[in-house]
Amino acid sequence: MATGRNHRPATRSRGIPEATVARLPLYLRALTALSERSVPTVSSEELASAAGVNSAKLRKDFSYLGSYGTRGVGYDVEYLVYQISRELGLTQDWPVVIVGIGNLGAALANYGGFASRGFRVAALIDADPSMTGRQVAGIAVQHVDDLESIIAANDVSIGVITTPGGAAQQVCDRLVAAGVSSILNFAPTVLSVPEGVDVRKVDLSIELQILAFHEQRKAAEDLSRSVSDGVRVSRARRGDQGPEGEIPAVMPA
Amino acid sequence: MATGRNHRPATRSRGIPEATVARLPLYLRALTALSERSVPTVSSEELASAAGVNSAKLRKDFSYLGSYGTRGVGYDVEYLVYQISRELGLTQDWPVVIVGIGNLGAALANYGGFASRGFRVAALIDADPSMTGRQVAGIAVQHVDDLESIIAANDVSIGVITTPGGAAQQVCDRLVAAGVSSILNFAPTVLSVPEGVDVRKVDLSIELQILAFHEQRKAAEDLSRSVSDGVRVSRARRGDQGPEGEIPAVMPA
DNA sequence: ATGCCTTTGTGAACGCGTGCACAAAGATGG
DNA sequence: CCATCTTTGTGCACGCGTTCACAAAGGCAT
Ligand SMILES: NC(=O)c1ccc[n+]([C@@H]2O[C@H](COP(=O)([O-])OP(=O)(O)OC[C@H]3O[C@@H](n4cnc5c(N)ncnc54)[C@H](O)[C@@H]3O)[C@@H](O)[C@H]2O)c1
Ligand SMILES: NC(=O)c1ccc[n+]([C@@H]2O[C@H](COP(=O)([O-])OP(=O)(O)OC[C@H]3O[C@@H](n4cnc5c(N)ncnc54)[C@H](O)[C@@H]3O)[C@@H](O)[C@H]2O)c1
Repeated sequence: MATGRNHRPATRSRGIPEATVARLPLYLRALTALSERSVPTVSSEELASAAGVNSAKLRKDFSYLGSYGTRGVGYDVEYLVYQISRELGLTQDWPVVIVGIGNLGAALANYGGFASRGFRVAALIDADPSMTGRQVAGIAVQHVDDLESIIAANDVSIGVITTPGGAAQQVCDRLVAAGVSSILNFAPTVLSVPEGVDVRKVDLSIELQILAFHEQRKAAEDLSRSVSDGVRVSRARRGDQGPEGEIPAVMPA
Repeated sequence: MATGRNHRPATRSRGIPEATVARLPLYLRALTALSERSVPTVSSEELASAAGVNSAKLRKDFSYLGSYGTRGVGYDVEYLVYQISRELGLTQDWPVVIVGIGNLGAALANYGGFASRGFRVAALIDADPSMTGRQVAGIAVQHVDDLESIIAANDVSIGVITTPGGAAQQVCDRLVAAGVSSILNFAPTVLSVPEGVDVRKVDLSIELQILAFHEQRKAAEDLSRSVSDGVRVSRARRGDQGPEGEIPAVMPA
């Protein structure tokens, strides 16, 4: 690593590609596992395999952070854990609020892995008065009326929205007005936010639909292959009405 | 192109870019909302705005499905809903199993939006004997010992994994062996699956870390700006311990 | 020291996704 | 039937991300 003679800290923050940022947590997880097994160093090949990526990609990703490897040896696990943590901003504490403590919100609040990486559930917020004061995961739920003061008091900059879709934009607006600038949205809603606010969405329904698309395609392939092979496939493709599944594609009047 | 009399429906299934597939559910959601309001047609501009994308991108996306718009008018809402649904494979029923009925698994089972798009929770599976037989969301939890027969009996091809990370690979292997070929994984584990099996992962922890990265970057910017402006920023940046070593992200000379 | 062997770091080529900009299609009104 | 106006569908250029392939770096044994 750090041959010292490494003039510039190399490619600095501003230059890290988004795709790389998205993979850093993956590397970090794999490295943490190695660290717990007291493995001192790891090669790009091994680590890449553990993280489920291509080793060239991993090396390039790391090259954006600096020159932290040793040729012929690999990467120092502890050092890399530290560097990635720092790059991701995990060396500091991030208070998080969850808004909408229903099924999902409660599950998230109870989620242990949450706190493990510097994220701390600072408050739980819900609009239902009967929820107010109730303990969820050892934290008292507070009413949404106090949202602004809760955000301010806890210096929160990351908010998680798990309200129904209809309330999401409104909650989002209040969070942003109160100073939150990063939002993780579980509601099936396209949030609009001012410049400078980051939104990431997690959408179960979309994920399933993407899987369904590929599943359908695989099934269609199996089907056509089985026709020529005379083989029976287990999962019959009903649904696609029409015997040969091709597209009618008839524009309606 | 698309002179109507085009024999083949143009760019067929095989040709739909992955990025487009990932956006189709978004369009579908926006279109469904329009449909419920009985809006007959919609322009690419309006729909794009509702879906939160660029209108050129939307038009290009739709062009992969065929030529379904009318110049000077826009797209027929109902027709497009149907076409996209069919393309995504939502005109058929997709039985889904959830494995690991803890906090998250139970929340998913209770999730209404699940069934709304052709996905049906066919079974809930858990390893804890004390869960077996318990009703969750009106469905009896079954024991993981019976996983194979449950998959077969319900002709399931999509599985959702919400077990702890340690059990995920093992559960995955059994699902795949039993015939599941699409998996939605919520456990913080890199699953390895044979060719032909699709895995999508949802990882809360990764999403938060990505947000933290950008949050940190924004904070650093604010900080350096406030230094020159003499302005105080609300959220103090502690955490980056040590006045020394750190790269101040100010892009040193 | 020297040479060998392993593994990094990166230049270069390529492919995918995005967005611009516009010609053509079609509706609509006269 | 023609002119005008709207909006689609897409050719094109560009930038990002991925992957290959290899020279250089460094450890290690002799
Ligand atoms: N449960 C899931 O597995 C799941 C999966 C994917 C997406 N989602 C989405 O996540 C969201 C929550 O799902 P859920 O199953 O937990 O729903 P839920 O109805 O159980 O919980 C919603 C909670 O939000 C609260 N709420 C409503 N309006 C509010 C407001 N204006 N301010 C603050 N709180 C408010 C309600 O009191 C309720 O406690 C929904 O948008 C749903 O579509 C849920
Ligand atoms: N709860 C969250 O908000 C959340 C968020 C992100 C990720 N996750 C991940 O989702 C997973 C589940 O989280 P959770 O909070 O629901 O955990 P949990 O402990 O509440 O539930 C896990 C369930 O899986 C069952 N299980 C264990 N081994 C099994 C096996 N081999 N086969 C079948 N079932 C088995 C357990 O009996 C338990 O009911 C974890 O991997 C967690 O890291 C959870």
